[in-house]
Amino acid sequence: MAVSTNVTTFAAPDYNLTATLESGQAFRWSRLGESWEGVIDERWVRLKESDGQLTAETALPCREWGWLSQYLQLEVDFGSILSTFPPDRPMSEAVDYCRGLRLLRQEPWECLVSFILSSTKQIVQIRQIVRLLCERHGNPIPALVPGGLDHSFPKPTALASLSETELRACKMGFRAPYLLETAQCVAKGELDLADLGRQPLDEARTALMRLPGVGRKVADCVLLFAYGFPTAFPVDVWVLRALQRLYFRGRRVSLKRLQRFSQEHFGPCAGYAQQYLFHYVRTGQPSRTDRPPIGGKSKVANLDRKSKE
DNA sequence: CTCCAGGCGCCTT
DNA sequence: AAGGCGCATGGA
Repeated sequence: MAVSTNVTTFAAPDYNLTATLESGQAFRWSRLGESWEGVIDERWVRLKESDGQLTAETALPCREWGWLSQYLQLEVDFGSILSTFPPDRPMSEAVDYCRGLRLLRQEPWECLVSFILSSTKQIVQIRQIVRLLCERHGNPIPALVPGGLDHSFPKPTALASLSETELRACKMGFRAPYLLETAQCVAKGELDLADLGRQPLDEARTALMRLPGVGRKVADCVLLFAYGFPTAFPVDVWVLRALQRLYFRGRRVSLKRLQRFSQEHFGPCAGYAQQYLFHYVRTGQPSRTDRPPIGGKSKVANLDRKSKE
């Protein structure tokens, strides 16, 4: 029989926990010294990496740790993913910079909300909004912190029952009506998030993009970070600049063409490759001044507008 | 002060 | 189809 414990250790070779938790795919992790603290579903957990091992400590005892192994995707064969990356200079530099960066497998609702809130926000701001949302509208859960409590991510029904004013009080600005309508849609069962993972990528993406505040980019983040569709390829401003600079001689390229290029060039784990490039160009090149490659504007036409069906 | 941030929706041509 | 702009909020 399994025994309940508060601590366990996993063998995790080729796992770069810091790069993974700092790479902008999840927004509830905080570094304290050598440790990372966060909440997965209803469990508070502290993680630490050392010598190819991950140590986890929870606030409440656990009989089994599959929930954590699943979240961290510890069973994934990292080498087989690396072997699919194209052997070009940009990809090699990105892998050298953050080798062991992994994709998490997040809870779909939390992931969807987080990325609805992400538009035109810096990561530090997204984290702040999500923190407020959880503190004010999530359930209190035991945590190994001063005060002893943290909060779970608020369920669809909890957010659907709020007013737009209450959401705006969490600093999310014009995203509040998007989130409210999406929460009401999910709470009423008009969209079954659990079912999306059983659908083909294109159908799941179309379903997500019917939600207000969810365009191609946000949909692909959810498809990649929550459902694990390996070819979902979110193109944000960072990835746009990186692809244009590294693969198109700094020339502007339409979003549609970039998406076709991403599938052809990066292959069956294109989403993984995207995360390496994103983390590399966003944090790994201090010389970059965050400017578009050539001549002023970096915006590209939105070629993926929703069809009314 | 201005500019812009892991975009989206809606409006013009 | 393709491009432009406003939308809150806060930090540089």
